[in-house]
Amino acid sequence: MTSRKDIRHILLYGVCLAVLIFTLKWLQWKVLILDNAVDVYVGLIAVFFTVLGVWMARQLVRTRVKTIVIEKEIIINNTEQATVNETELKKLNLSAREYEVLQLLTKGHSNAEIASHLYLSVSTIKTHVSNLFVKMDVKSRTQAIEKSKRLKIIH
Amino acid sequence: MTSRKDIRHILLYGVCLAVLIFTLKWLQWKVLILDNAVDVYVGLIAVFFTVLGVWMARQLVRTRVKTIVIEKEIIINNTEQATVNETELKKLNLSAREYEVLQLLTKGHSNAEIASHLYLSVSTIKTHVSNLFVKMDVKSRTQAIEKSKRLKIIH
DNA sequence: CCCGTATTCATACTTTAGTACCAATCTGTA
DNA sequence: TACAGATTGGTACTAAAGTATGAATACGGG
Repeated sequence: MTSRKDIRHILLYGVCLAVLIFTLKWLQWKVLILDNAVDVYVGLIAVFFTVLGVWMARQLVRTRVKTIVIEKEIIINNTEQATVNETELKKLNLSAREYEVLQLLTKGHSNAEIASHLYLSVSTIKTHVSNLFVKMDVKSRTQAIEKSKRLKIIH
Repeated sequence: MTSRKDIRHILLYGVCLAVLIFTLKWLQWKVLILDNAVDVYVGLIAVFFTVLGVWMARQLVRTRVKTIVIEKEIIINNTEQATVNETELKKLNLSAREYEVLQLLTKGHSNAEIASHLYLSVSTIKTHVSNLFVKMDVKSRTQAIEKSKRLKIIH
């Protein structure tokens, strides 16, 4: 990938090179290059171009940052049952009162407690509970609780 | 941070430089450097040291590794109770048999069913259940089920 | 207005759950 | 070995749950 920045750097390098060449030419005519000064001359050029190369490379490399993305999985345990399984609930075809009774039943309340909570007689609760058992296809309140939790039809 | 690798590179660079200097010296004495050949000579040195500098820089700097950790939230709807709340369970101080009975009780089984399942008499189950109620501070099996589910001490 | 369903309540009964008290056996620990 | 706790089982009793049946009332749709 040759970005606009790279091209700019290459152009800059070209300009620097040109300037140096002209400087050398000028030095060649103006100052006499002595025979024993060639070493120093060559050394200066070597150092200069080495530094230039290093600087160039650093500039170019700076844009080449290797980014490693590590996806850290955070497991969120959604334990609480927020939603009621409406589908299963409708299948049972429970009446409003029966569902009310079921909700209190699953909370561990006795028939007497449910009766006083709903301002009804124990007889009425027993009737509702019996009808519940038939509709839910269970034989005891404990089974009703187990099935309710399993089908997720209560909170 | 100057690693052993960096030192090796610097030494290599020194050696290259020394070799080049000697080569130049050799050329200086062996082949006559013509006046108009100085440009070519300087150019070669410039190119060589630029490449050397780039190479050096690349070796020293290498690629910068930027590590970005992205936390990805994964919601796992863990409906089923995978782990038992051991802390709450130990608080209740239930015996092994009592816990066995509790597990079957919460599944909606009757005393008779639990008895036949564990090859025990109904009397024994009644005793265990009564002791369970005292330890769990409840008054009925439905309350025991509710509390067990709430404290997450059963599967 | 009639019909089906929901809701309420009652009585009588059976079954199950739960309590109280006792006792034998087993088991790990001081 | 003695002892506390666990496990098993029994009897007798009370309380609650569950079944069966009947009946009155309310309420919405055809």
